Amino acid sequence: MNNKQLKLADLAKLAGVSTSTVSRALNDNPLIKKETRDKLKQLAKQHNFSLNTAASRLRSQKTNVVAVIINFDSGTEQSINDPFLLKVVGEINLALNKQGLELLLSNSFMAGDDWANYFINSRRADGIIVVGQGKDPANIEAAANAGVPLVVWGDPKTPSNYPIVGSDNFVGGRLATEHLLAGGAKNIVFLGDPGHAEIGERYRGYLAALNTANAIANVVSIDITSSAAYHGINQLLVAKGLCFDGIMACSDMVALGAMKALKERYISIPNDVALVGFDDIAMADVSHPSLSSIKQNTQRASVLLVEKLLAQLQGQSAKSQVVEIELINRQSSKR
Amino acid sequence: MNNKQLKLADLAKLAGVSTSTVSRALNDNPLIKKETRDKLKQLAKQHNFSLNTAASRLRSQKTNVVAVIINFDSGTEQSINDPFLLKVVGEINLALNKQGLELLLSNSFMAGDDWANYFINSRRADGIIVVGQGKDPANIEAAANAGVPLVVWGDPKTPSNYPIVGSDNFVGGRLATEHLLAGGAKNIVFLGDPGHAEIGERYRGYLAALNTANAIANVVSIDITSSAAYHGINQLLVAKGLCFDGIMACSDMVALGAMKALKERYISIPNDVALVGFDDIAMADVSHPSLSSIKQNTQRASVLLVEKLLAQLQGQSAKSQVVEIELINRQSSKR
DNA sequence: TTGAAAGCGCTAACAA
DNA sequence: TTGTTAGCGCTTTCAA
Repeated sequence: MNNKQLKLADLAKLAGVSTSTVSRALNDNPLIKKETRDKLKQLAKQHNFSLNTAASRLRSQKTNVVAVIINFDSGTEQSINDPFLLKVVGEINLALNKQGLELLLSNSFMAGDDWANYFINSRRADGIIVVGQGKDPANIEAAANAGVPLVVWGDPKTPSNYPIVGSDNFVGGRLATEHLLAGGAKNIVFLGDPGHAEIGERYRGYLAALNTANAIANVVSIDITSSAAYHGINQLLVAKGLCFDGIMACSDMVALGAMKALKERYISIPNDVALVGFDDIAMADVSHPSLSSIKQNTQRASVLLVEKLLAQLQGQSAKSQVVEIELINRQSSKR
Repeated sequence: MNNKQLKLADLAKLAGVSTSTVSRALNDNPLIKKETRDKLKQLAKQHNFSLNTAASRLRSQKTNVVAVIINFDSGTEQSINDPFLLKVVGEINLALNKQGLELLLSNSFMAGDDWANYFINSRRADGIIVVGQGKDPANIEAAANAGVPLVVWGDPKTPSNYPIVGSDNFVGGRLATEHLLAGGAKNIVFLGDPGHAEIGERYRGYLAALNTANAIANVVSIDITSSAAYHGINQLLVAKGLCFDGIMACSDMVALGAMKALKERYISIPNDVALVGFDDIAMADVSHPSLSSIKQNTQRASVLLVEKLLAQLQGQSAKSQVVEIELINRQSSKR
């Protein structure tokens, strides 16, 4: 590294042109002759020069940064450690990078309640991607109402004044349940908290499938963690014995917790109890028996989230959108 | 949102004080009387005012941003989807937030080769935390040599001109292997690639333990993924039959892949083959049998990483440091 | 196709 | 304890 950090003006002097020319060249402005542009870019590289982003952000009123907020429910352990949420963050990172945008990672705790202020007024970011609706959409709504460019990963069917991208959770819940029914299950437990937006839709899909088959619903409402699932199923077994032959779990982590409880009691999967999860995380394939699951297309969703955010940044409006969903049939539900 | 975005000068006018007073008050400068400070802060809140970070960064030459780079090996699938790396990122996020720092997430792909330039010269961040040494430390070294404030999660024993924080991988490998030996295992396979810095240390710990016990080493070198482990163990079984009675896996994901291969062939865990993983990810507890593992203290490590980075930012130097490690004994290795 | 110059909003040195 | 003021490094309008 040189003794002194170069600035735009220095580079301009070196090249014998004006600062505006260098600025334009480095920003690929077609006003500048291609030849000049290339020459200046090369000079910049040679001298290890980089534009000062603070200065350009100040001047251009644009950051090219997107804040990503992991909006987990406080009081629950589902959080920064949830493999699925993290996978989504990873995919969003890729999608943003492809558009030349950077990712400022945040949890709702850091940003406080006033996202609009914290991220946007302060020019930390141009827009926000919220991962997870949480139980209480008040913060999101407030930000959207304040005019913040904002998109959400969640259940697209939720009425909202901001675009939500996510899976068709209703269909997912229905598919999983129909699959269990087709395998011969008669008493299918729904394992998860229907009060949560996305899970609520999955639950309604479950109910719809049961209804068609004249089967009876049975909910074990738990937090979205594997240990809650483990304890939930254990308690159910202790209280009522093996009163079910199928489980539709609201997530794979939950399904795996349930699986553990079953295996410990030598309840055979899928023979005694068939099991379907949701998310298709890496572990679904590795577990034994491997876990059937509803696969969400997080990659496609991430691209859409970024597209819709960009649309808003350009003053266009964007609508909620559903992405495809798919049943991955593995051992835990084969008959 | 108001029709016009307030700036510091507007707020100063509203309050009837100078801009410097407001600036100092909002930055909690003790020069300003506490009473005035509180009054101005409240006024700011009332008017939904936030300092323009671009402007303050430009002026103060400081971003309060730390770039976190996930430095996975290209060509390998271990990456943004690895639960352990992501857990580390999550912990780092928390540790940074506690110091009022923000986290710019990046993968090595986005930043390109010239980190110093991309993050530091461009004033995107004040410093860098690299998660994972990767197989080739050249990039990191170059950045460190260029004077970039930099810390790395990795193997602290690696000779380096930058501080590395991580577990005592040697002891971890030794502990795991000794535990398997104590359980009666005679032929323990090391499952992982010793060419990777951290894993290499684990391997040497494994060798040390074997050596003391006069046992023979047997390495199955694979990528750090569960599917590679699954195939690796399958191949070994096909080629040589059940020629081992213990596996020391270089990560939990790898251990779980191996476990799946064993279960599919009805090889009993831990009776026929005992198994210890590394990392203690959430799945270790959920799997069946539950997976014994070496737990790394990622929380402590994250705090240290941030501390050492801050030290460098303040012109002090910082040394590599080892964090404690612990064997979590579960079913996969009980006798 | 390029240059001159103003100014983005803040902080901190200096003055009071 | 507070105010005045210069200037951080860039982009962009206007002029040539």
